[in-house]
Amino acid sequence: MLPSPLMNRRCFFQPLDSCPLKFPTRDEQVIVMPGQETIRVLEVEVDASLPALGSIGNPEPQGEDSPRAEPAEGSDQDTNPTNPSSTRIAEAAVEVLAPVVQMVASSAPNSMALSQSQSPVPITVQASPQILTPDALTALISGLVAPPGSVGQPLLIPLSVAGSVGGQGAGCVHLPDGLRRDPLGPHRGDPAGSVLKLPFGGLQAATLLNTVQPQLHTAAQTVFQPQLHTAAQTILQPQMVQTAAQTVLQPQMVQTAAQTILQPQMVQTAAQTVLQPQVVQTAAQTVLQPQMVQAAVQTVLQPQMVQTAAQTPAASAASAVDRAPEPNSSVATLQTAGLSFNPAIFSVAPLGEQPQFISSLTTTPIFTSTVSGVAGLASQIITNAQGQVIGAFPLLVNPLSLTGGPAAAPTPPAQGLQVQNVTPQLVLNAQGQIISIGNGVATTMASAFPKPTVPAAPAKSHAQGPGVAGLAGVAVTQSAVVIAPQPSAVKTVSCLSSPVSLNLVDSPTVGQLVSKPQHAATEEDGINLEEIREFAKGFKIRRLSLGLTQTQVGQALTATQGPAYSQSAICRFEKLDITPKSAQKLKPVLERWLVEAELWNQKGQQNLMEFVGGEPSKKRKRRTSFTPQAIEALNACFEKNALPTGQEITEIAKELSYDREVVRVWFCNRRQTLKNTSKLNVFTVQ
Amino acid sequence: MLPSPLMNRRCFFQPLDSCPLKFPTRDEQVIVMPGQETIRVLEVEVDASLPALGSIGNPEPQGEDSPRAEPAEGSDQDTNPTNPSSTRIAEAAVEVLAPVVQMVASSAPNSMALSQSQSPVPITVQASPQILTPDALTALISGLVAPPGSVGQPLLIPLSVAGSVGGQGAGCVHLPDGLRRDPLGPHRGDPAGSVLKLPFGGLQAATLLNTVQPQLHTAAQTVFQPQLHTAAQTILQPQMVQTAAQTVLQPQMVQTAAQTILQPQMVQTAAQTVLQPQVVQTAAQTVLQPQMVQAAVQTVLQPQMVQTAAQTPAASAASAVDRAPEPNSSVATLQTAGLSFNPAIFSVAPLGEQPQFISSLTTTPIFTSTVSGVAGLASQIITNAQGQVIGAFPLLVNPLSLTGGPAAAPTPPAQGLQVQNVTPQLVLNAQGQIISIGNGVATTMASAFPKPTVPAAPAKSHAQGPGVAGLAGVAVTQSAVVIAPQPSAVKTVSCLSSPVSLNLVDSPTVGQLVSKPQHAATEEDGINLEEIREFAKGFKIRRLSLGLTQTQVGQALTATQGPAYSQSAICRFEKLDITPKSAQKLKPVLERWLVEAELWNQKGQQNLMEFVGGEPSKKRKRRTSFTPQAIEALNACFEKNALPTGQEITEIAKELSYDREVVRVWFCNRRQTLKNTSKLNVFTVQ
DNA sequence: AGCATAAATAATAA
DNA sequence: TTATTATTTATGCT
Repeated sequence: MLPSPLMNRRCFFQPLDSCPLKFPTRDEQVIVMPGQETIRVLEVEVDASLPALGSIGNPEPQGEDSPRAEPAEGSDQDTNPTNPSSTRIAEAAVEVLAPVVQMVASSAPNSMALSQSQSPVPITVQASPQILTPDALTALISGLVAPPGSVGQPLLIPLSVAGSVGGQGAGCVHLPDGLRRDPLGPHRGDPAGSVLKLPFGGLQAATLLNTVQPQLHTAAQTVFQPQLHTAAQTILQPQMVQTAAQTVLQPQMVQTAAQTILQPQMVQTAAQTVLQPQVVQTAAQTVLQPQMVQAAVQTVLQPQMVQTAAQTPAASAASAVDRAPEPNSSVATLQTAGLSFNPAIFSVAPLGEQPQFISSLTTTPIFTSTVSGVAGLASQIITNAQGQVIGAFPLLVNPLSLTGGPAAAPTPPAQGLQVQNVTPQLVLNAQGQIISIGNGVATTMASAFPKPTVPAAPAKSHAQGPGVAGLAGVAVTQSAVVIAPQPSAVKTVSCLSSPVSLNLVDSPTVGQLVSKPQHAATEEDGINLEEIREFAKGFKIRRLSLGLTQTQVGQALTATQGPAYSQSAICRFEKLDITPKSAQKLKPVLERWLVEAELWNQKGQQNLMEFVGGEPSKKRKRRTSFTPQAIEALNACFEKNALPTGQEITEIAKELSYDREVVRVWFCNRRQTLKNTSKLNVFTVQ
Repeated sequence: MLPSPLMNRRCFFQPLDSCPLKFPTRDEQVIVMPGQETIRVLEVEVDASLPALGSIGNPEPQGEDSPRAEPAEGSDQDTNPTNPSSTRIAEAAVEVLAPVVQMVASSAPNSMALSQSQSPVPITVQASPQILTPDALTALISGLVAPPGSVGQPLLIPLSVAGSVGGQGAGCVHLPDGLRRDPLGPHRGDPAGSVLKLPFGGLQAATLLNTVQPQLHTAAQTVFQPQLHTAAQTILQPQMVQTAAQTVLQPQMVQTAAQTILQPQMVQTAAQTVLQPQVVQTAAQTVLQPQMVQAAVQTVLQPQMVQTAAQTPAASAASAVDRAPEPNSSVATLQTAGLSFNPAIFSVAPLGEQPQFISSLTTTPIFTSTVSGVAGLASQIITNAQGQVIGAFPLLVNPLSLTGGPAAAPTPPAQGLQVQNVTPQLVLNAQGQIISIGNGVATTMASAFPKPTVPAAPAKSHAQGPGVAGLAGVAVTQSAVVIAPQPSAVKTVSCLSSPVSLNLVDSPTVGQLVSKPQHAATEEDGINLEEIREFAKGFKIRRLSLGLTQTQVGQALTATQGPAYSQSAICRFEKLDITPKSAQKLKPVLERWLVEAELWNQKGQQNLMEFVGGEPSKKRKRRTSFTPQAIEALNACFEKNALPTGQEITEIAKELSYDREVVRVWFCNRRQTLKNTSKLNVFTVQ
C-alpha cells in the first residue's frame, strides 16, 4: 500500500462542509463527451493565496459528474460541520499531494514543519524547469508559516531543484491537479529525480504565486462584485489556464467574502457557488492544451500549496480518525508531512451529487515529487496493475537533499530534517494516475496518524471522524517502511461504522446528500458524507491504478470479506449511489481491502492478481482502464488535435505513462465515437 | 429560483458545434412503461434550419452510420398501435428543430407576444405533416390564456419565425405528457405544458442579455461581491479563464441577488442555482476552443440573465409560495418572455403509476418551437427532462404555412390566428409505446383542472397555497401575451391549503374519501379532496414530464425541504394513499418544489438534474427499456440475422421506433450474451 | 440485495 | 477508417 493515492483533489470541499459554507473551491469537472462522455474533471484549485493569507479556499466544485471531491482528509476533520477553521485547512490541503512533498518543511508555523523549509527549496519542474527564486520561496514559505489560517492553509512543498539550482530556493510544490491533466507533462520520473513533475515551470509558478496571491487577497478584501463581468472580459485574453485557476480562486474568494460578510444563509449560497465545478472544468480542459498547460499548472499549483499546507496538519489529524485530531498535531504532521497528505486527499468533498456524476469525476492526482538527489534517490517504479508503469517514486529523502537539490540528497534525515519521512510518495503518472506510492516513511505515517493524535482535535462530533482513518491507514501502508496502518485503518473503520444510526427516511444517496448544500450538509446521521465522497473518489482512482475492475473487486471481496459485494455494489459505492448508511458500512471494508491490495501490488502485479483472484491473462489484452486524469489529458489533446502523428502519440503516451498503442487506439476510438455521437442530438444535451 | 443559472448548455453548444466539441445532440428516450414499456420518444432535433416547410426531418440519428433516426418518418406510422395517424404526426415532428426560434422577440412584449404571433406560422412535420389548424392553435392559445388550471398550466411559447417570417406568429407549444404516455390517443386534454427549449440563435440571446444583464448586475452590485473580478482580472490574463470566471461570478451574482431579495427559502434555491455547474461547464468546454469561447460565454450569460429576470419576478413569487404572488409580476415576466416559458407545464396526465415505472418514463417534454422560416412550419420538439426528445409537435401556427403541407389545409385563421389549438397528438412508436404528445388546447386542461377558481386565493396562510402560484407565475411569464392564469391557479391552490382542519378520525385516505360518493365527496374537513386528487394527478404528470422518479423527488425534497419525503411518501401521495391531512400538508411542499423543478428544467435539463440531484448532467444515456413487443421483434430479427447491416439496423430501428443506436447496441449485446451463454453452457454443461 | 442487461468503451478485425 | 467484439460500468427493476 503504499501507494498513496493521493488524490484528492478537492481539498476544497471540505471546508465546505465544515463550514457551513462551503467554500468551494474547486472545481472539477467533468466533461463528458457525448456519448461517451468523458468526464473531465477539473479541479480547481484554489489557491490561495497562498501564502500568507492564510486561508484558503476551497473550492468545490464538483463537477459534473462527479467530481466531488472532497478532500477528505482534511476534510475529515473538517468536515465537521462546524468547525470551519480547522476544517479549512484541511481542505486546503487536499490537493496537495504534490507529491509528496515534503512539506514544507520549513519552519513553520505551527508546528514546525514548516520551519525547515524555510530554506528555500528549489523546485523542479519538468518541462520547463523553473526554479523558484529563493525569494519567492521564501515568500511562499513565509506565507505558509504565517498564518495558517483557518480556512485553507497552504502547503508548501519543498522541492528540490533538479538542475542547477542550488539549494536554495525552496519550491513550493503543489500539485495541481492540473498537472496531471496535462497530458504532457513530465512525469514522475522526473529527471531530477525529483518527483514532482510539474508541468510547468517552476519559476513561473512561483512568480505567479507571488504576484497573484497578493492580488487575490486584495481583491478579495475589497469587495467585488459586480464588476465581475468586466473583469472577466478583461481577463480573458490571455491564456486559458491561468484563467481557470483564477476562476477558481475567485470562487473561493467569494466564499470567503461571503462568509465574512454574509450572513449564514448567504454563506451557503456562496458555498454552493463555489461548488460549481464548471469553472474548474474549463480550466482543466484548457490545461490540456499544451501551451496552456504551463500556465495552468501554475495556477493550479498555487492552490495546492495552500491546500497542502493546511492539510498537513489537518490531514494527519484527520486520518487519525477516531481520535480527534488535534490541531496541533502539528508535529506529527509535519513529519508525516508528505505522506499524510496523500491519502488525504481524498477526503474531502462534498458535493457531488449524484453518484453518477461522481464517478465521472475523477480523480485525483497524484504527484510525485521526487527528489533528486544526486545522491541517492531511490525510487520505486510504480506500475499499475495493468503492468503499466505508472511511475516511480522516490522516496526520499533527505531533507538535505532537498536542499541541495539533488545533491546531497540522500542524506538522510541527517540533519535534522525532520522530514524524513519520506514520505510516501506518490507517484503519479502524468495523468495523475496514481502511481504512487508511498513511501517510506511509513513510520511517520504511522506515528502520525493514529495516534498522534490527539484527543482533542478535531473532534468532530460526528462519528465519523475517521473517515480519514482510511487514509491514514493507507498512508501507512504505503510506506514501505512501515506501516501498520491497519490498526488505524481499522479503527477508522470502526469509527465509521460506529456512528450512526441513520435516520434517513428515504435514504437519499450519499451523492445526493453530499450534493446538497443546504444541510450543513455533509453530515448525515453522524456520517461524514464528505469523507465518504472523498473516499469513494479515491477508491476509484486507487482501484483503477491497480488496474482492477469493479467486478474484480467485487469478486475478491466476496471471496475474502464475506458475503456479497457485487460489481453493482462497487459501482454504486463509487458513484455514491447508495445510502449513507450503506456507504458507511461498506467504506471500511473497501478501505481495508484496498490497502491490502495495494500492498500486494507493491510486491508485484502478479501478487495482486493472485490476491484478487485473478486469472492470468488471456489472449486479449487486458482492457486498459484510463484514470480520469488520463482521460482528461487525452481529451485535451484530442481537442487540440484529433489526429496526432505517430510522434505525437508517442509523446502523449509517454506523458501519460500509458502504452503507446493504447494511446493510439484511444485516439482511434475517440474519433470514432465523436463521429458517432456528433450525430446525435444537439438538443439533448450534451 | 431565482438565480438563474442559466446554463443551458445548449445554447452554448450550438455554437459550439462548430467546435470540436460535441454537442450532442442526441436524443434519447425513454420510456417507460410500466412494466416495461418503453416509451419512446422521438427525438428531434432541432434544427434550425428550417427550410421550408415542410418537413423536416429530423432525425436523429445518430449514428454514424446510419441514420438512426427515429424520426419516424415513415415507418413510424406503422408502428403505432393505437393511434396511428395522429401519432405519427407527432413523431414526425420530432425533429423539428427548427430551431429556434426566436422567441418571441417580437415586439410585443409582455403581453403582446402572442398577438404577434398571430401571424400564422407554419409548422412542419415530417412524416406526416400535420398542421394545426388555426383553430386548433387558437384553441391552444386561448386555452392557455385562459385558465390555467391549477394543476398544469400550459405554456405558450411564442415563436418567432425563423426566417422570413416576420415576427409574427407565435406558436404555442405544449406538450402533453399524456401524449407520450398514452399510446392511445390523444390525450385528454392535457394541457400540458411544455417546456420549451429553444435553441435559438445567438443573437437573440444576446439581445436578451442586454436586457437582462443589467438587471443582474444591479442585483449583484447590490449585494456583494466582488472584488472578485478585480482580483480575477488581475490575475488572469488569459482569456478563457476569465470566461470561466465570469460564469462563475454570475452565479454568485445571482445568488447575491437572490439573497437580497429573496426570502430565506428563496435563498437556498438561489444557491442551488448557483451551483449548477453546467453552465459553467459548458463554458469550459467551449472555452477551450478559441473561437468558441466568447460565444460560449455569451450564451451562458444570456440564459442566466434570462432566467434571472424571469425568475425574479415570477419565480420569486412562486417560491415565495407563501406569499401570494402577484399577478402583476407580469411586467417582469413579459420581458422575459421567451425564457420564461420553458417550464411549462404539463398538466396532463394520467398515467404512470408506479414510481418505478415512472422513472422510466420520463418524460417531459420540452419543446422547442421553432418557427419555420419559410413556409412556416413550426414544430416543436419535445423532449423530456432527460433531454430526451419526446416528440415534436408542430404547432402551428399559421395556417398559412401549413399550406405547404398538405395543402392549404389549414388555413388558418390566418392572421389572427393565433393558433389555436393545436391539438395534441400522440405519438406512439410501433411498440405502441406512447410517444405522444398532446396538443394544444390547453384549454382543456384548464378547465379540467380544478376549479380554477376560487376566490380565496392565495392568501394562504401556509406556505403552501401557492404552489400553484409558481406556475402561474410561470405561465405568465411565458405568455407573452397573455394570460394571467394565475389567479385561478392560485386560487386553486389556495383552496387546498386553506381549508383545513382535518377531523378525520381514522384517517381514511384521500383516495378512499374521494372515491366515496358519500360525502358529497370531495370535501373533507375543509379539505378539498378533489383538488388534492387533481393535484396528485397533475403532480405525477408533471413529475414524469420532468423525467423524474419518485425517488428523485423524494430525495430532492429530503435534501431541500427537510426531513423526510421518501419515495414512498411520494408514491402514496400520488396514489392518494394518505390521509387528507397528510395530503394537505404535503401538497404545498410538492407544489412548490415542482414549480421550482420546472423552472430549472426550463433552463435546461441539466439544471433540473442539478436541482434534483445534483449534479450536472451527465452523460450516460438513460438505460432504454424495451417493450416486450420490441424485444420479441428484435429477437425475431436476431434469429434471422444476428448481424444485421447498418441499413438493416436502421430499418429495424425505424420499425420499432427506437433509436438506431439503441438497436445497434441491442444487437451487440445480444450477440455477446448469446456467446457468453453458449460458452457457459459448454462448460457448465447444461 | 441483485440480477440482467443497456450503455460505454477499449481492443480488434477488416 | 469502419465495423465488431470484448470488457466494464451503470442502472432499471425486483
